[in-house]
Order: sequence, then structure tokens, then C-alpha cells
Amino acid sequence: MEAVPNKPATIRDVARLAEVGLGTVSRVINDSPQVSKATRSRVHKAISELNYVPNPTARRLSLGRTMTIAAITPFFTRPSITERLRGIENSLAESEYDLIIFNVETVARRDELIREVPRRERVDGVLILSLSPCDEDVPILEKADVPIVLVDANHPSLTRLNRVIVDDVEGGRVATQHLIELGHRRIGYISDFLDNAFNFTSSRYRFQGYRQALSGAGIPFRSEYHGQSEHGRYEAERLVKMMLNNEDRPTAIFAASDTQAIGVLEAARDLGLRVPDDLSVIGYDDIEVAEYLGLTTVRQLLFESGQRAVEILLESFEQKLAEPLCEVLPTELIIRKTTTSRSGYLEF
Amino acid sequence: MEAVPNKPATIRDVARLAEVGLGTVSRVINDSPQVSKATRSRVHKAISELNYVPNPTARRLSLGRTMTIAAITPFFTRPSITERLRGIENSLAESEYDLIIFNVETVARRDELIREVPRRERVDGVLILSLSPCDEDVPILEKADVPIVLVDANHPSLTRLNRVIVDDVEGGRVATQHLIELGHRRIGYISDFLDNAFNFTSSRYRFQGYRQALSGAGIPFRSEYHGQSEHGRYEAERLVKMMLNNEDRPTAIFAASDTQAIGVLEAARDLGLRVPDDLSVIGYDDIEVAEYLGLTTVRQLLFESGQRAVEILLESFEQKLAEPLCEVLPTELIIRKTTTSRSGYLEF
DNA sequence: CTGTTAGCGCCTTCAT
DNA sequence: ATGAAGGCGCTAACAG
Repeated sequence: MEAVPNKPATIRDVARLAEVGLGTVSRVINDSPQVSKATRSRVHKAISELNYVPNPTARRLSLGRTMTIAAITPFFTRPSITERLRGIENSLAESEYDLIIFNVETVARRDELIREVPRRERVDGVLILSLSPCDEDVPILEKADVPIVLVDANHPSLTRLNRVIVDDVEGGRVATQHLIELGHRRIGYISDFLDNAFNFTSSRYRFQGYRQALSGAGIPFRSEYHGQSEHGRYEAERLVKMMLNNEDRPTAIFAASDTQAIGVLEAARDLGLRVPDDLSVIGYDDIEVAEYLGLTTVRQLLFESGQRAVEILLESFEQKLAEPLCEVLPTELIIRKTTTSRSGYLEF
Repeated sequence: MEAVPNKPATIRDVARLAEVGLGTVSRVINDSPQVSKATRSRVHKAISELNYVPNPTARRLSLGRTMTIAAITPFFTRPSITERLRGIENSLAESEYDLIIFNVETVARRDELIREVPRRERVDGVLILSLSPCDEDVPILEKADVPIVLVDANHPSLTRLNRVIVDDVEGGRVATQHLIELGHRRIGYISDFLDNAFNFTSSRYRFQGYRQALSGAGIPFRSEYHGQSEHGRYEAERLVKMMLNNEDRPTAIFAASDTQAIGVLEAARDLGLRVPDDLSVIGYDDIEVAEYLGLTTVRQLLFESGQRAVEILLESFEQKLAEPLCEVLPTELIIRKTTTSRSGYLEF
């Protein structure tokens, strides 16, 4: 074995060493069937002798494909997001595609990425997580020349884009219904801003479900029972403390995410309210810590949503999709200790 | 505006429209100073008219650089990892480099990635997170023809690789010392397997610190006070329950991560032990939920470690580094309610 | 079956 | 200051 050569070997070096033409080497690499066994093994020998690895960039240029998939995602430290990303990575690991992650932390970057990433020259496909298109984004995305799959994101006027979503209206309804069935009539809802610059829509849809459940039970909606602010545990805590300060305070809180539900639990603790006896709490997502806290919540298939999105993307590369898919993943109500009292939350 | 052309515009189209040569357009794109103001604006006009964007793949092939950085990381759902990744993404967002994330979930993949990713043809630089090289990996990595920065990873015989690490021995020592100063003599240590196929080393080093602190205080090490298993909350819970079953049970536990510390808290709850009165608990990392739980812990600069690693990598592209850096980030003891009793943990 | 050739789109000399 | 030409490494179409 000689010293490592300065330049990596190219297909030409292999051809020379194996005494064949460039084309043959290329065929071997892409295991085309039309190569004799003899030459094939000669080529393989040369390849391993030279420690040859095809240059992906050159390959991409020639193929006209980037062999790359982009994921555009907000705040990838949020548990619900990383779980989705894990599903994506998992499905992609076995493919020959690279995954590029674009993390959105400002609105400006959101817009920039939505405009500039979905281009044929950049990537072969795009996954957009939890960022619903605004009205202006819709035509841009629908005109994009690469396949796109929205995950946990939607827009009513979309017709040409694949989506993997969860029925947040239904999830919100189920959560609220659960509280109603436990006998609650004064039910608060804590969420992010329903209207926000990123256009996160899940809180909005869950709110709809919340109201549907209320009205289905003949309970009038009271705006003072809805608190909205930035996402986060502390923000939720602040909101709910204000809400619980009223005479006619809610006896149950539905939080739009588990993270916010934790804030609610914290508020309850500070105010000396027992959970669930004095206050029932339900979250959304079923992130890992929810189980530990005994938090009742609405589980969504986060990991699976990522996997499914990749599958759809790969299928769309092969034109297998007659028309855009809109797949709705199920939710599941997970009842734990913050809404029912046996071995109550407070023992902790 | 015409219909979107089937093929994106190329540099040639721009040249034709602007009535200049290819080279000139290229110069404008890369804003070379040697282009007259007049032609430059003509070219810019053509560019925006054609909606031209340079093809990155072609650019890369021509430049001989991939404009891509790889991050190889285990389990990117662990909070400590995502926080590091956020730092990486943050520093890279403003650069012209793309970030490819390789998530390691099996040992086989770990080895595969360490061998195949750090190649000039694939990426311009590599960040390896929390995966310390094994003896066999060292020569491979040191011979790699691209710059590499290890984050939270190390190996005694490394000399040519940049590293951003935390002094885990010291962190373990400080944590244990804190418990000793509170009067504890029977101190348990709960960790991942000190020897594991992934070669995670942090638990090992923290263990060293733990033992240093013990011996510094004249406390003999007792092997029954060390529990190791897979990483995870439940595993930790199981371990500590066994440990606490003894007559001579520990009065304090140092857990190698906050996640494991949570398992310890859970065990304490199940066993009816009050924290910190009956059992003090300290974790490591200061992940987000630690504050909520009032968990005493050792904070490390996770986000910053990612940022710093990128800075080092970018500097090494420009040959600015005389010799490999090994940067040690500080840790900080965060004292909360699981080791001191005012407004004890149990009120929760 | 296999060798040869013409691009893929861009950057970079080298002349002018 | 600018145009022309060669080359980055590979794939694919075309001859044989």
C-alpha cells in the first residue's frame, strides 16, 4: 500500500488500471447487467486497489439530480419535531439520499427557505414540517419544480401538494370531550397565538375542536377561558395563573401541547391546586416526559409521520402517485393521572 | 412573464441575453471586482429577468468543494444532542455551507459513517458528536482528507484532530463534591455502561471524577454503589431501586445525565423516599426539564459547543489553525431543590 | 458486451 | 475589462 495519493482516484484511473473504457467502469458502478463477469471482476479489483469511490458531485451533475432531500423545520429542539425528524432520518438512511436540515428560527428565514430551497438545482424533494403555507406561499409551493410533502402543515386551498397531517380539530375535540365526560363545564384552553407570523396552525385547529366539543355539550364558549401567548412552559404558566385567579375559574385545562401542559401543572402547584382534584389537565403530543409526569394527553404518531412523508416523497420521484396524497394520521387519547384521580398526580 | 420554462436558466442563457461571455457572468456571480459597472448591471438585469440561480452542483464540481458539512451524531432526539445541533445549525445558517445530519442508531452504522463520510468528495468538513473514536478509528480519522471536529468526544492518542470537549472528569468531581459537602458519605452513581459499543465516554469520565471526589474525602469506593445499564429513564429507575433496596443504601445519587436523574426521582417517589430529605439527587447536562423539576445538575454549554465546533471547522478551511485545537468548555454546578431542602422537591 | 464521445453547468486560466 | 476554451468526474447514447 502506497502513501495516500493527494487526489482521490477517478473513474479514469480505474479504467486505465483495469484496461477497460470509462463506460464499462461506469456500468460496473451502477451495476448494469450488461457487463461480462470477467471484466466486471477486473474492474472491481481495480476499484478496490485504488480505493476508488465515485465522486457524488460529478454523479449528480451528470444525472441532473441532487440525491438530496431537504427538511425545513422550525425549532428542531422541540420534542415533537425531533421525533418527526427521527422518522425522516430513519426512512432515508437506507436510501441513497442525503438529508439536509434547515432550521427555522425567524420568520424571515422561513420565507427565505420556502422560496429558495424547493428548486430542482438544489434538492430532489422537500419536506416541510409544521410550517403551514400562507396564502402567498401556496402558489410558490404549488409551482415548485420538485416534489414537496407537508408534514403537520396544511392550507385549505392546496390541491397539488402531498400532505401528512393529523386531524387537529378532531384531536382538540376528543381532548375536550374527555374533560366534559369527567363532568367539567368550565374548561380552559391554553395555546400559542392562534395567529402568528410562522403560521403554525395546530393550535388553531385544536381550538376549533375545543369549541365543537363545547357546543356539542351545550356549553357556551367563554373567551376569558382561552389564553394565548408565545409557545413555552413559562408562558403557559403565566396565562393559566391569570385564568385561575378568577372567581369562576376553570376546573379543567386543555393545553395545546404537552410542553404547555407542564406549565399548567407548574401553575397549579404554585397556586396550591391539587391535580386532578382541583384542576384537571390534558396536553397534546405525548412527548416522552408526558408519561413520567402522568400527563393525560392526545398522542400523535410523530415518528411515523416522518417515515410516511419520506415514503410519499420517494414514491413521487417515481411518478407513482396518480394525484397528490393527503394522509391523515390518527390520534389517540392517552388517559393518565392528570385527569382521573386514582393515585393522583399530587402523590408525586 | 412567460410560463415557467421546463429547464432552469443556465449561465449560458444569461450570457446570451446580456450579450456577454460566460466568463463575465461567472465573474458577476462571484462578484469579482474586475467587471465594469455597466456590464455588471446588464448581467444582473438578465439574471433577474431569467430568474437565474447558479446550479450548486455544477459549482461544486468545478470548485472541487462540496460546500457541505456533515454532522455525525447518535440519537438526535436526546436533548443534549439537539441542543448541540442547534448551535451547529445556528452558526452554519449564515455561511454558504449546507449541513447534512447523519443519525447513528446502530453500531454498524456508526462504523460505516465514520469510515465513509469523511472524504473530500463527499463533504468539506465533518463534525462528530458524542461519539469518541475507538482505537481503530483513530488512524482512519487522522488520515482523513477533510477537517474534522470532535464535539464531546475524545481519545487519548489523538493529536491531529480538533476537539470541543467538556471536562467530564471535573464535572463528575464537582457533582460528587457537592454531595459530599452536604454531608453525604454513601453516594451512588448511576450511569450508562461505562464500556459500550458506541464508545460513549462521558459516563466513564464522570465516573473518574466521582471516584476522585470520593477518595479526596477519604470515602472508599463501593462497587455496589455504582449501577450501570443502557441509557434511559426507566433503566436508571430500575438500577436505583435495586441499589436502594440494601440496608446500607446510599443517601445521595449522582446520575450521569438528567434523563437518568429523572429515573432516580421516579424511583424515590415509588419507594416513598422524600427528595432531598431521604435521598439527594444530582444530574448532568441541565436540559430544559431540569429546571422545571428543580433538579440540581451540572450544566454544560451545549449550544455553544456546536457553535464553537463550526467556527473551528470554518477556520480550519482557511488554514488559519497552526495546529489542532482542543477546547475545553466549562461546566457549572446548578443547585436546585433535589439536593437542598428549602422548599423541598416533594412539595411538588 | 464494450470503447468512445458528448454533454451536465460552472469556474478559471489564457489571451485579447 | 472581457471572450474563448479547457476541465471538474461522471452518465448515457451511440457505434461497433
